[in-house]
Amino acid sequence: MQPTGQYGAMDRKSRFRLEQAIGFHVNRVAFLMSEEIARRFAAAGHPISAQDFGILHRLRQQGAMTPAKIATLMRRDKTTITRRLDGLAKKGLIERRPHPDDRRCVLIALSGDGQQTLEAVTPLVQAFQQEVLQGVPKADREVTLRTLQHIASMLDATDSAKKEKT
Amino acid sequence: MQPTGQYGAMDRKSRFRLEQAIGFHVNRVAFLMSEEIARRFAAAGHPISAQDFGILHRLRQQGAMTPAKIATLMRRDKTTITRRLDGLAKKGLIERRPHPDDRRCVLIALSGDGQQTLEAVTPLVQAFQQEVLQGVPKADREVTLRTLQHIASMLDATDSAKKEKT
DNA sequence: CAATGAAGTTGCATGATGCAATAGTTGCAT
DNA sequence: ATGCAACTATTGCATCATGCAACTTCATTG
Repeated sequence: MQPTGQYGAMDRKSRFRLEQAIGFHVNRVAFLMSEEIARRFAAAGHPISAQDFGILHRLRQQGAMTPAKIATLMRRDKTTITRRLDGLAKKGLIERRPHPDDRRCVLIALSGDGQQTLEAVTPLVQAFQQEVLQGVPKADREVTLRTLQHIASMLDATDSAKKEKT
Repeated sequence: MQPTGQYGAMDRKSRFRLEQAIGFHVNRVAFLMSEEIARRFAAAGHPISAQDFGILHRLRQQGAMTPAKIATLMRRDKTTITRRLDGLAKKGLIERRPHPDDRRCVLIALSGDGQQTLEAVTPLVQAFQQEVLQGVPKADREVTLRTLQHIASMLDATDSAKKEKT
């Protein structure tokens, strides 16, 4: 038995509270964080987005990879990635290299400038993360991280189920 | 003493881990949730975005308000809100009414259709929230919510400080 | 060798976003 | 009362992210 029945007509208006919906806060925080970190990047002379940072970071962490791989990791259409990479290439932060084994593919690699940018910018990200979590106990951070990962995995499952047209 | 010193040159590459950055997960979850809820709205015959739902919900909760108020609540430029409201008005979900006291202002109010849409769509949001949090203990949900609120408040402070040009 | 399919790119359309400028309105100070 | 500053909403304009469809080039399979 769900608790719905115990509410009268007067309560219909207030049953749902946006302020208690996790989706609401996640959205707001994501937007604010993306904007703020982009501002800080720009202020430091590196006008890239949070998403760009994600790409560059992965390239350093995992080495050169194809656009298709990046698209999968970021859950974006490959054309979106193509254009994002265009932007990064225009700024000289990445290079497109021919794939040694498959001439259809392109390997995206960090350029020297890309590496320098990444090294300049990573401390900003670290500082920002610490800043916004100022005063939050370590245990709470871990719970939050775990919860977010849980939600992401639920949604990834939904997402891939949707795209499986076998 | 910060732990930085104990890392050698070999570790420079791996000091920062995206997978442990809360911003990374918040971003992904926000994106996935917005997309999925919009899909569900559309599937139910109500092609509105998560942000649109936010506006409609607030209008019901707090009654009619001006675009400027909405812009403040949603931390968006007023022009962005104007156009969003254009879209909602075109769908017949809201109404623009003259402000009784100030002829400069407009009061945005839910229309009958808007109320019906909201009532049809709110259960979808509730179900979705419960779905993604399936298996997460109540205590963890509360910690997560609190942490997100904390981050938002930190960022709001930063944000308003930035915009104060007194 | 032909067909199928994959990887990347480009064309096109859509939608969100914000700054600058504008028109109308209010309130205040002179 | 008059004029100026501030405020409200809107439109014009430019930018960027996003994805689908179509196309090219290439690999793989039969």
